[in-house]
Amino acid sequence: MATTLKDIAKKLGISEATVSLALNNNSLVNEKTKKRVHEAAKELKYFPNMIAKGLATNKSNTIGIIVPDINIVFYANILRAVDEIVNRAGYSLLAAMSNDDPKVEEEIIRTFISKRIEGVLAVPTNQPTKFLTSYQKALKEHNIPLVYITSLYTIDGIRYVMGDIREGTYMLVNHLVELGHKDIVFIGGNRTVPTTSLRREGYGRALTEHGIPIDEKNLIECDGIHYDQAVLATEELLQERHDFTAICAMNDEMALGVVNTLQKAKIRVPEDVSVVGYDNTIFSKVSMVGITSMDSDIEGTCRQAVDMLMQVIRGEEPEEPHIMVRPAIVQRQSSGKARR
Amino acid sequence: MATTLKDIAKKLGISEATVSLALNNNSLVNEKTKKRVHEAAKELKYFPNMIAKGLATNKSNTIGIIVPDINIVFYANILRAVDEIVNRAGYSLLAAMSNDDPKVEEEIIRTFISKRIEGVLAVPTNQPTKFLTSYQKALKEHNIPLVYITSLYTIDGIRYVMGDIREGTYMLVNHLVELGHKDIVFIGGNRTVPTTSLRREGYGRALTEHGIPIDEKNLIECDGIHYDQAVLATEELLQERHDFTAICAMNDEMALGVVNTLQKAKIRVPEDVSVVGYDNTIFSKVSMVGITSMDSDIEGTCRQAVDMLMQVIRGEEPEEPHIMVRPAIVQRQSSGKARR
DNA sequence: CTGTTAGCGCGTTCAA
DNA sequence: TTGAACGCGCTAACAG
Repeated sequence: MATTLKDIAKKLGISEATVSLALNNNSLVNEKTKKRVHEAAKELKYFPNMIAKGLATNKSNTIGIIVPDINIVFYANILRAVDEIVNRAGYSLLAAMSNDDPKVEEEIIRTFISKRIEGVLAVPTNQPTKFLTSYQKALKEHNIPLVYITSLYTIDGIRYVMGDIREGTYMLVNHLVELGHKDIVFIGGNRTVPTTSLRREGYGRALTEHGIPIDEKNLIECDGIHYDQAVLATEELLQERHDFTAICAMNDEMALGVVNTLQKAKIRVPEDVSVVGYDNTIFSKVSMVGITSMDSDIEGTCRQAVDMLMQVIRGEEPEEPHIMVRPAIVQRQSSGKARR
Repeated sequence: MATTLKDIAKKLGISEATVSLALNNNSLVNEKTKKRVHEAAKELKYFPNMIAKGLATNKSNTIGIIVPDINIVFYANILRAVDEIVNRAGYSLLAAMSNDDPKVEEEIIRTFISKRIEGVLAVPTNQPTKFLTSYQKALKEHNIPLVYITSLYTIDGIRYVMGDIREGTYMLVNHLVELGHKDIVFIGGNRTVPTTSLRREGYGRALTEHGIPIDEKNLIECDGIHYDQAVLATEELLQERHDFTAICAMNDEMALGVVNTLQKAKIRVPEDVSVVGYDNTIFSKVSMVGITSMDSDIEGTCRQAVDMLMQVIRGEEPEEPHIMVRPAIVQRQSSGKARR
């Protein structure tokens, strides 16, 4: 049996309550007994029982996070950052992955509620979904605050912190235009998903501002947002035409697929075609030519998301429930002057 | 306030105990009342309070896992597999990352114990460490079973399930030898760490069995086991000599670094030099030439580790506390006949 | 400053 | 088949 408050109270001949206060460094109890208590605790190898504490205080000291799939580098980055920040704030993190499966999501929410999670962070899937309502409803009924990371919902009362991918893509395309590029292909996912549509907006604005017309055939829509789909898209593109001088991929993994496919076709990067990615993940580094990318400041994003969540947990209403984090460009070798 | 057993008991005019039994589908309570209880529970949106339950049963229904860093693809793979398996077994998973920092590890263990985790899985760091004792001691004192994943300790009473990397490397080098290779370079990490030393053993055995002498200069030791270190090692290698026909890297990320560096130096893969990796992670796929690798059967490994842990939790002693999981080769384009 | 008491929500006796 | 009573380990309110 583990040693309890009672054990150490008995040993010292004082009451449980005093021991409890002493261990929590409450100023009500005098220094000498505090010291005795701490020593006894160490001696008896006392470990507070958080579940008992949780029952008594009705607080779990835990926050939950839902990510679609931890095997995706970008989500792993988020999880890592959140874990660190949450721990530093004295909370535990309960992580769960949904695999983009609504059934799993529901199960996760049930578990979260049963564990009396104090707040949840959610990184929504990359598919056009309606799960929004299911999350919201169950959590709201139980008064559990929710903050989205890296997504955008304009629905009322939804709090989020996201990287400003529209602005980031704008900056990236701007960078290309300034290098002399006019024929820039954008490779992304389903156009109805915010993560793609926002990037398209940024892409469009950069071109328009420079008086470059937007050509529909430069906007490629893939079935997914991973390496294989980018390879496929690039192969198809190369069969049709070679008149573009740059490719803007929606993330680094896809950019890597683009670079490899181009090089396989003896097209030099960046001499013949420039390529840019997004997120500054490991994929932008493990390429034969380093890939110019955007650092989304994941850490900053997560920090602000956790801060916002903590505010809501404390009962304060955050003054600004929608935060956009400005990214920064990371130049590598894959982007250079336009040919000719 | 969340609805409790009491609420639904009151509503139905029966006792809390009956409700509790009914919700747990205990056969003592008759079907009709069971049904009424379940309906009332749904109606009142009852969610069992796991912390109260935990206190009453003295069980947290949670197991903990420690990984060095979730940003490393291989560990993320493990975490994902374990999460799924543990959930299916009706447990929750509490994940923590140590960053290879003993202080953090200690903190994690404290939290685990305080949360009355029922068992822990640990994926040890890749450095020669002594943390073993600290883990062991604290957990043993609290009677919390521990199973290691993907590591090897020959110390008594330590349970583990690991991929048989010695055998896997043997198979891989064998594969190369059968393709006619004799001058095979091995690129790994610190030789005193089991994950490297075991691979070296497999490498050595494959050569010896074919009567090929082991050349010390073919055994390269890096400061780390990531992309950059592999690039560096390959660059240095190429400055010295070109007499090798194959490179066996200790993991896919390093293999990718090798392939890229070779190609940058206009050395063709596999025509001039064959390359193999290990773990069959995404890195073996996002290369210009797909990298031949070893599938460690992470899922199988994790399943067995969880099974073993569950056995110990139930109080049974696993008949075989040391399990080696046999890997399978995955051939891709990076390995071919030796030149000349 | 310290002790007493009463729950927190649930499972588990033991009676009825 | 059900109900009453108790305890898990801790905190909180109040009393001394």
